[in-house]
Amino acid sequence: MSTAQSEKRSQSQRREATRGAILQACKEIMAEEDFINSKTGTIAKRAGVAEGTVFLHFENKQGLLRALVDDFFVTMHCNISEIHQAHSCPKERLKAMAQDYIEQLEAQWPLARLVVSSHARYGDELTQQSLRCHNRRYTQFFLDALDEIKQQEVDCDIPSQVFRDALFGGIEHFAIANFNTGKSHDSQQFLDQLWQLLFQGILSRESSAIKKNSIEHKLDKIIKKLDA
Amino acid sequence: MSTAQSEKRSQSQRREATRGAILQACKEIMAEEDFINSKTGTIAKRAGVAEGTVFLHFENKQGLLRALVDDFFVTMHCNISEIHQAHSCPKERLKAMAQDYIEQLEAQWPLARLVVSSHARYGDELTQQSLRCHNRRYTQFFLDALDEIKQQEVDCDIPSQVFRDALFGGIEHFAIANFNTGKSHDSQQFLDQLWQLLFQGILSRESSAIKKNSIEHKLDKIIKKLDA
Amino acid sequence: MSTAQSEKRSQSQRREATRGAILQACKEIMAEEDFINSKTGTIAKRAGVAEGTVFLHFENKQGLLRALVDDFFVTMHCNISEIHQAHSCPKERLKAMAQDYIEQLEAQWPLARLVVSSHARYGDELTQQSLRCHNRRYTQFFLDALDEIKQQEVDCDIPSQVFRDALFGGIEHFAIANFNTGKSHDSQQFLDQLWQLLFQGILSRESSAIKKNSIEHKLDKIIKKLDA
Amino acid sequence: MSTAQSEKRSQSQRREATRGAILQACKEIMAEEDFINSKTGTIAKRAGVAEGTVFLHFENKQGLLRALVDDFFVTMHCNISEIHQAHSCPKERLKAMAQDYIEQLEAQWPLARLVVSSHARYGDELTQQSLRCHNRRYTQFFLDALDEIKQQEVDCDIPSQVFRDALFGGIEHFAIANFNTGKSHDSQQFLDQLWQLLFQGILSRESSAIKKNSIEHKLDKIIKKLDA
DNA sequence: AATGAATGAGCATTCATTCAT
DNA sequence: CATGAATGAATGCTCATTCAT
Repeated sequence: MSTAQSEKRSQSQRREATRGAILQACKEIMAEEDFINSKTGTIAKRAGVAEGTVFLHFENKQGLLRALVDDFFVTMHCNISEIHQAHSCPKERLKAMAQDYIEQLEAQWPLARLVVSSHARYGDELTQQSLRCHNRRYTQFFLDALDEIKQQEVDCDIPSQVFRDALFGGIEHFAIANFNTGKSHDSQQFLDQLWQLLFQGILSRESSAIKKNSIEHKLDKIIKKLDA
Repeated sequence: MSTAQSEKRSQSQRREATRGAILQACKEIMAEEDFINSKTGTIAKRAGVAEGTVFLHFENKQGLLRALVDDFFVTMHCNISEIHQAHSCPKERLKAMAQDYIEQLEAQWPLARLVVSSHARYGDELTQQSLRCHNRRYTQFFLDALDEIKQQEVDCDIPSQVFRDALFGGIEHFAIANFNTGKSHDSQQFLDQLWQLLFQGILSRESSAIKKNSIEHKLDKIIKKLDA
Repeated sequence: MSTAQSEKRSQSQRREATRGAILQACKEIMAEEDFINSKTGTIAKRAGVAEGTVFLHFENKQGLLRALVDDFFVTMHCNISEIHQAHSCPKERLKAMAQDYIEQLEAQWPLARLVVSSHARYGDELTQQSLRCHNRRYTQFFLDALDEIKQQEVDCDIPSQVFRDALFGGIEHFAIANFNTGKSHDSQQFLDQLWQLLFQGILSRESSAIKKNSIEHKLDKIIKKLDA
Repeated sequence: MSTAQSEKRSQSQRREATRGAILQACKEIMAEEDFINSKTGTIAKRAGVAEGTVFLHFENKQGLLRALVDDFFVTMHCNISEIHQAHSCPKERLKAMAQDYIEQLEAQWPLARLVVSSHARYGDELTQQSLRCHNRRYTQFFLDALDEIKQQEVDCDIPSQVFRDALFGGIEHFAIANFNTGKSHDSQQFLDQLWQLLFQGILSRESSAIKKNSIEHKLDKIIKKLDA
């Protein structure tokens, strides 16, 4: 390998390292302050680079935000694609995707918060658009799974959108209430309970099953008597 | 009425009118820009007053935000109290409260958006605190109704918090997706469907369909036997 | 007395009372904040009048300051005139005037501070001019007394201005160091010591008197011996 | 010298130059207006930099004031330390220090005015504290010299504080009266006269004149007798 | 005469962005 | 590529002053 090439590589590696340091610093700062309240100066200092360097790697502050969001969705899409391929059963797949969603939300909350409150107008039109686009692509995996489920099941007259709102809304409401503060919480348990709620309703299936069983029991009695 | 008194009244009326104009202007501006991106100068201009006047009526920009939030919750609490007294059946009450919530959200969306994204750090500590307090009081009405429902029903093992997250989260997710843009939507229908989802579960149809089939099968049997 | 007249009097009395209340409030506020840092709003509130009323009695904030300074000098001039007439001995008169000066400074310090730091440009040109004029008139009494003293005494080649600087400067330096804070101090004692310093110098007269006496004593001895 | 180093040096040199330009501009502006009445915008314009640059070099307007005061005292302390070491005789030392004080006051009057009117509440608590601290350190040199003098002389019953008040007060009173305006004056002469006043008292001439007369009278007697 | 709501010019300070080195 | 000093438009807020009532 020629020196020129190795230099090039090491230079582009260094460049990438700097870029990464800035992104990382930005995430850290955002865990403490909001994106709007975070200053490019603070981010640069935390990243150990000069203030001007930030603008060498990102067009402007919004570009930094966009890169952050893109990075976030790279992980998200990567995960969800894997899950998509791993599960043929749509119901299991849906659960696994939801599970990954809540886990990623927790793991990257400072950043994820931005995505969750996408309606708050942090970014310029370009950033918002990019965010919406990512969101739609990501959500589509869920809607697809739902449609598959509905095709298998009969008589499900609840639109996928409503389910989606309840699922994502529920998870995000939980996230906001618990991840912001250091409050102790059990995300896994929450998801299981939310699942039960969304799939069986607030009134546990058992009770209506019991009632139905007793009806069947009586019917069986009648049949027997009629047989007799 | 003496002149002094009438003067006092008319002056305080004018004062109140100015205050109202500023609040109204702020709401309008916020429908176009975010709170953070709205400038006191713009608000004043829209309200038709001098910039200094804003600070005559509100301690600072945050105070304006706080007043806006307080105003919002005055309506919300007023409504929910009425509903609370009008419905003895907790299930009906809960539905009515949810209905009012989604209606108010739509009617005052620019302002409501602030409340919904309470986790975004718009405000100073004081504002956030006030918001959290209002939120808790408001949500309590829902949790109370839920608890009453759960006492009446048997075997409900889903915690109220989970239901609350799914209910508020679902509604807010719907609101964010639809109220922000001028997209056409039917909030009433959405709520009915969400209700069905939360109370019966997405798959309720299926399991009861299966059961129905077996019951119908048995009834058919009986009819046949009676025919015989 | 006609009703119209009594009304007029009572009205002008009320007017004067309001004016006085504002001046008094201003003095009080200035004891806490500086003149520049005192706000017309605060002064009005303390005086128990509306903010606009201040400008009914004084052309502007500077006018208020000027009135305050004028009031201060009315007292000062009044006192010094009395003292001037009461003492025919210029030395006693000077001491009495200095005594009154330090007493008034202490009694009205918040206000007097303004006069003392007349070089700080608090006021507009008009106010400064008025202040300088008052100061000159007041100081003149001291210079006159000094000149009288110097005419009586022989061989005093220190200009009155220098004495004036040391006297006023000394007193004011003491005032600044002690009246600003609540530090305990004895103004009377200070003045006596300053007097001694200014009239006899730092090296007490006694000691040089003793030395001179010893010289005279030796001279006397020589005379005796010569006589013998 | 490597390029990096020379760059660093030249950059930090430029930085220092900018800082100096701002300080200089501030001094100049203060010669025309008071500190309070001087605007950061005006200072920046005079310094030939952008307004924001001022805040790059100083925390805020108060910080600029503090830097100015610190700079002033650096010179003052430097001078007084030299003088302290140069004179073993406390009386000569005291005179030299006073001489330097009045010279510096005149040379840097616009700035010195701030220090002299330290009781006027220009600055925030931090600035005032720093000023008081500098003042105390500076004055201590004078008090020390005074104490030495008093140990050498007998019967000096005037407290050092009183002398200090008269000395500094006198000088400052003179400065205020003469340096503010372009009035012609002779600081050296003033100081000599003040010295005479403080060390011998205004009436020294008189009492010693009387004594001198009696001594002369006696000497005349002796001469006559010797003649006889 | 008194009120107090309204004014608006003015100010210190911030911070994303640029550019000479 | 990287630096960091410099920029300057933009903003929230102040407060002496005015004026309709």
